[in-house]
Amino acid sequence: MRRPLPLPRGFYLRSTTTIARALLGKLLIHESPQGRCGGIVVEAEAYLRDDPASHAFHGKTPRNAPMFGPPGHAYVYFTYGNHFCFNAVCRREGIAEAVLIRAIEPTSGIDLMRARRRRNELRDLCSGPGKLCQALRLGRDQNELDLCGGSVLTIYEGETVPRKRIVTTTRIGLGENRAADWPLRFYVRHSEFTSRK
DNA sequence: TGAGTGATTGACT
DNA sequence: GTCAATCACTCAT
Repeated sequence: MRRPLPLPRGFYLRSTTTIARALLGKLLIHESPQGRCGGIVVEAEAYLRDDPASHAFHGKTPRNAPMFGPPGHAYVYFTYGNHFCFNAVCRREGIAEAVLIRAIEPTSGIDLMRARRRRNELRDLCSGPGKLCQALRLGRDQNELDLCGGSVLTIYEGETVPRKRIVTTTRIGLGENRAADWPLRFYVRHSEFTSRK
């Protein structure tokens, strides 16, 4: 089988909700020092300009600066004092939008991810934004990496999930007054590997 | 300068 | 169901 190509920069220049849906079925791979690991994106959320739930809503800070940077790069942030979350930056430089990858179906480096997670069940490896960062070992060092083939962290072309197999819901973990009712979460229907049933 | 909150998870009751 | 982990940021002193 031909090795898939990285998604081109232009993939990340469309509307961020379109990108969030289009990322389902694509392949996220980290060529870490310990080995290659990753899998198929099965759950994602869009974060937009003028979105009260976005880190960028209150303006640029050192932490959220990657969101304002060029498209097709990683934004990895630290949250709740002990977890990282991975985003793909969208839109042209200066427009702070991104897609949070919430879950992937593990396909590569499964034993490595089992060791990092200290879990054996495939469904427990990457079924949440913090979990997949632990499994792939994504952290500060991977922040701002180029996802289009220029670094160890890459999103490759893969399946295009038909719209009928994509479920749209509200985003997870947002408090009140935080655009909690915006339908910007997307996941693959019937996937075993999403963060919630 | 300090209290409050958060795009979370896992251990525990 | 509850709660601790304990960082980056916002907002109110």
